[in-house]
Formats: sequence, C-alpha cells, structure tokens
Amino acid sequence: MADVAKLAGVGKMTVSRLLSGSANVSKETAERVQRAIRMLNYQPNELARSLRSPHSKTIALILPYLYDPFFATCAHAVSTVATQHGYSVLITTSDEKADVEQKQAALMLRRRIDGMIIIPAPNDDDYLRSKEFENVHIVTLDRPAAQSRFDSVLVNNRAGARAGVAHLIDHGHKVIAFLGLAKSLFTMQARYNGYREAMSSASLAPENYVECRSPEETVTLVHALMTGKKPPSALFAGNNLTMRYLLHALNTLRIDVPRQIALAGFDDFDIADVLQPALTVVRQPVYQVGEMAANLLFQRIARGEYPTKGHRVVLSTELVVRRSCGCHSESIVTFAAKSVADTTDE
Amino acid sequence: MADVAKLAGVGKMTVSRLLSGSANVSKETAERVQRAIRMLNYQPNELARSLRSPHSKTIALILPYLYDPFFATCAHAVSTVATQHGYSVLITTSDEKADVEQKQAALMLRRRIDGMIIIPAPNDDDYLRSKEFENVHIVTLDRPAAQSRFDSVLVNNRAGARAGVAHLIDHGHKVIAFLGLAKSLFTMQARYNGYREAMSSASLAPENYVECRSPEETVTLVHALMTGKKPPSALFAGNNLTMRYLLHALNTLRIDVPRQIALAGFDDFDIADVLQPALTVVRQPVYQVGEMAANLLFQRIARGEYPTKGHRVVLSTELVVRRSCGCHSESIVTFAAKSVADTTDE
DNA sequence: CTGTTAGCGCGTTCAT
DNA sequence: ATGAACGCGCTAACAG
Repeated sequence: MADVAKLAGVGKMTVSRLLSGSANVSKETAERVQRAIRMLNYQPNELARSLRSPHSKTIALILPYLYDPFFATCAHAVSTVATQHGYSVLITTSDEKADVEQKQAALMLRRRIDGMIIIPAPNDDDYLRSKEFENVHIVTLDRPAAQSRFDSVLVNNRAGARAGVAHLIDHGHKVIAFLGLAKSLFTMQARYNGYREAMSSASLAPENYVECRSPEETVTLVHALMTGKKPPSALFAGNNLTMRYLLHALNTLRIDVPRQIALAGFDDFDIADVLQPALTVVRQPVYQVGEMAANLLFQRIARGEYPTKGHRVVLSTELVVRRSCGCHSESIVTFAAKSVADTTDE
Repeated sequence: MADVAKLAGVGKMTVSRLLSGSANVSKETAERVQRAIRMLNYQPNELARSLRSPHSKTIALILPYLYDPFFATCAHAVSTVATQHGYSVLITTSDEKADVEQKQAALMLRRRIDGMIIIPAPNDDDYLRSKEFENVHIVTLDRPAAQSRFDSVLVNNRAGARAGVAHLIDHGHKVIAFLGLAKSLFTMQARYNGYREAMSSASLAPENYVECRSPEETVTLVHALMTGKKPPSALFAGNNLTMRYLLHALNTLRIDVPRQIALAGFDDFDIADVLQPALTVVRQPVYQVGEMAANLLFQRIARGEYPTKGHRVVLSTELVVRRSCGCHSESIVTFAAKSVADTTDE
C-alpha cells in the first residue's frame, strides 16, 4: 500500500480512504491512486484488515461429515448465503466426535471468526458456554445445544416421524420396528419419540430402538428381527443413512418390499422415487435449514446482540407417500410447525 | 498477551517463545507463564500470527457445488488431510461459473492462503496464470488446468469409459447412446472420447453427445432417442448426476432396464447396488482423489517450490459389473493407470 | 536465558 | 481534502 501511495504521490491514508470508499477524496487524486493500484497490481491484505477491524468477515462451519447429502446440502446453503454477505467460510469436520469439534471450535475462535454454525456432536456441548465463546455468535443446526443462548434451526422431527409411522399403522401394521443411527443423536431420539407416540396412540406396543452402526451390522440386526419371535411387518428408518443401510440389508436377505415388509423413513433423498418400490419418506427442507441458519447468524452479526435465550426455529416436514409403505398412489401431506418454539424435543 | 506477560512478570517475548516452543525458557518462568495463561484464559490471535509469519496455515478449496456426492467426498478428504497438517480450510462454491470462481480465488489470495485446491469451472482458467497467483501453490482436482504449472489429480476417464462401453458392446449392443452434463466439462469430453474409441474399435458408429441439463430435459431427450429412427439398445451415463437424471427419465417413461434397454455409467454411488437392477458402473476412487490432491498441495507447501511444469496424477478406475448391463453375475475389473502422465486427455 | 526495538499492513485519531 | 503518528497482536533480530 505504501508503494501505491508513493507512486501516486499521496499518503497511505488517501489510498486507504479510497478503498474503504467512505471518506472524501477528490476526483483527481482518486484517479491517480486508481492508476497506481492497477499498475502495481495492488491487492489489499485482508488479514491485516481483519486484525485492525472488529470484523474478520469470516464465519466457521463445523459439521460431522460431508458425505451425508443432508449435511452437504446444508453446507452448500451456508456457503451460498455467506458469499452473498461478502463473508468467507472456514469449514471443518468433526466426525461426530465432541473432542474434535471442541478443538476445532477453539481454533476457529483464535482465527477471530465473527460467528459459527455448528451441527454439534452428541453428549458434550458444555464447552460452548465457557468464557471464550462469549463474544462470538453461534447458531446450531439440525440439533439444539442444551439450555443455551444460541439460535437453533431444527425440523419437527417428532411430528414428522409420528405421521410417518401413523401412516404405516393405517396400512394395518401392528409390529413396526424403528431403526436409527447412534441413539445419542438428538434427531434420533426425537424421531423415536414420535414413533412411540404413534404406536401408543394406536394402542400398539413400541419396539426397542434398533441401533445400526454399519451396513454389515444392519444385516445381522434385520435378520435377527425377522427370525425373532415377534417379526415386524413394517420398518421405519430414522434417517437417509439408516435407510440406505436398510436397503442393503433387505437386498442381501432377499426380503421383498412391500410384499414381505413395508418401509418408510425420515429424510428424502435424490433417487428415493426411482427405487423399486419408490420409498415413502418424511421429507425435510434440507437447503432451507442451512439457509435459515446462515441468515439467523448474519442477522445476529449485523445487530451485534447476544441474547440470553436463543430462538428455536422449527421448520415443517411433509410426508411423501410413494410405494414402499404399500400404497398404490402417491401423495404429499405437509405438517405445519410453529416457526419459533421453545419445546425441548422436536 | 501483554496481560499474560505482566501477570507473569516477564516480557511479551518470553510468552511468545514459550508458545512457539522453539527457544529456551527456564522451567520456573515457563511455569509462571503457563499459570498466567490459564488464569487469563489467554488465546493467541492466529490472525496476528499469520500477518507476521509467511504462513497463514490456511488453504482454500473451490468447487462447483457440494450436493454432488463426488465433490462432497473430495471436500471431506481435503478437510481431513488439512486438519492432520494443522491447517484450516476456506471453502467456497463456484456453481460451475468461471467468473464466480475467479472472484473467489482472488479473495482467497487477499486472505493470504498458503495454497489452493480447485475444481476449475470450464472455459476459463487463464486467470490462474496471472501475476497475483505466482506466489501460491495450486492443485487442480478432477479437471486439469490448461498448459499449467499446477499439479492435477485426475482419473483415467477415457480408459474407464472405453471399458464400460466395451462391456455393453460385448453384450451385443450395436446402438449405444452417450449422455452427459455440459459438454464443455473436461471429464465429459474425456469420457465421450473413450466412448467413441470403444465404438470405433468395434466398427460401430458413435452417436452424437446427448447433453442433459436437467431431469425434465432428460425425459424429453430420452423419449426422442427411443422414438427416433435409430433407437439405442443401451445407454451410457457420463457421471452419477446424469445417471440419476436418466433413472428418473426411464422411470417416467416406463422403460424397463435391462429388458428394454441396457444401462451403464461413470462414477459409482451409494445405492447403485440396491437398485433394481443393480447398476453397472465405472468406479473412481473418490476419496483418494481428494486425499491425493491435498497431499500434493502440502508437499508443495512444505518444500516451497514452484515448478514450471505440474505433474498430472491419474488414478485408476474399475468396472463394477452388476445387472443393468444385462449380466447375471457380478464382478469387478480394475484398469491400471500410469500414476504420472503427461497426456492432455485422460 | 530474557528484555528491547522494530515492523508485518492496515485503519482510526487528530492535526493540517 | 489530505497527511503523520499510533496501535491492532504477534515475532525476528538484536542486545544484555
């Protein structure tokens, strides 16, 4: 910058003013400076700017992994919104490990980010309430942080799962199993609760939660389920990953859907409708979840306020009825959700 | 930091030395400083460090979008390797637009990143050879940059596609269509070339490239193809996105695979094996592509060398034979690729 | 082994 | 309308 100033025959300050656009610079000198900038191919150092100003124009995004299309789409939305606001995104994956997440979050803090969007790993988000995190805006995605001042964007997991399971019940199924990922995940708990509500409402006994850790394990679990003393006639998958595990397992075990067993699940995905049979799923507004989280964050950043109690935005889901449940025609039913809620379990 | 120094009764320099671990500090003072750091909950400002040192410990990752599982998995690999090296990742999406990519790349440069990994949008990567980019390490992913000094990590697109199409020919198909995304994409051109080679080798006439811009358009195109004067008996999809478009279209048009038409494609994906029929695909080592690119970049950064001619690493693909081609048993064939090549078209 | 000086590139403050 | 000086938080280079 000093070089530019020298070449233009002005002080560094004039150059700085011109770039920030704010203050008064005479047309003539402005033009001289512009020329000098082009001649030297001057690029301002954003690092130095960030050091000086209270804003680094950077946010952090921490999520478990990117190979889940749900998370990937959220990340895409966040990136898009950030670019619109002139912000950069520091991304990092936690692999669902709370300690990794915590270390990465601390690192982001030292990089002076203006805010962070987190899909928190289970079991330990206490660190977010420690002193270091007091001066950073945080929005949580897909899962809330316990008793926190942070905004969260969720979907109505419980109501969605309840409706999906109720639909299976409407088909006359009495024994329905719920399969999910790690039970410690917020979304899995909420959806399992929805499942239990649906079962209880129909005076049916809820089955135990079936935890699928891998495709291989799922084969074993499904086999055990089907050859047990109370074989289910329908299955509900807790998310799109579980559903894919399940499809593998049913394929391996040569169990026909929906003749031998009916199927439904939470979270739609790209080719769920071209499978044979097409899958009945509870669809969540994936892109909007990420978009809303980013918008909330930038709103907080713009206002600079740190509320003591965060808002919980709950987006609505819809039941997409296709064939795997046993239906012969397709339809969509939407479940409204309060846009701001304070329930502890959605 | 000044506070810590004051509390410990030492100079800032001693604190700095302790943190960087390099120089000599006596045990006693070290302990005093440590205590002061803990008491004040001191966190070093990485921004200031980056400003001072020649390394910002940050790399940039620019890719078209994240909702493609191929790109998402590459991004995951890059993020993982970066964390291993103690680096942070600034991510941004270009939406396949060269101008967006260029602007974002320039912004990254001003943020003083140590290196960048790019999946370049088609048609315009000249900007990478301009003066500003002289002092940054760049590795290209999935697609090369023309005549450049940058390393690239690719897969053997042409050989893979050739083998996939040859397999369809072995089934007796005479008219095979190639469907892909934008024709301007490097991978699509290379794969289409492989298709043409396979056809020519069998003395068959290659069909024109069919460009699928959306699921809807694909329905129209496939319909036109099937009702045209030379309806194909087999289709080859240029990538996983095209394959999904195609599956939608075939489903909509109620065309049965593989009875009415045989199917194969480039790029495996998660549930390609549970579809009915299971899809025959050319599989590329997705995670390894991202991992290798990141490793190459960190190697360059570590050595600090800017070679005049970049290496082109070409990873091998394999043909995963399942059912959509008409086969009744499954198998895998791997195609070796030279690990370093200088061909302009892979 | 430790402290002092200087400067990374920029923007704010005050003076002109 | 413009410039000089100072400081953001840190570290390299030189003293002591």
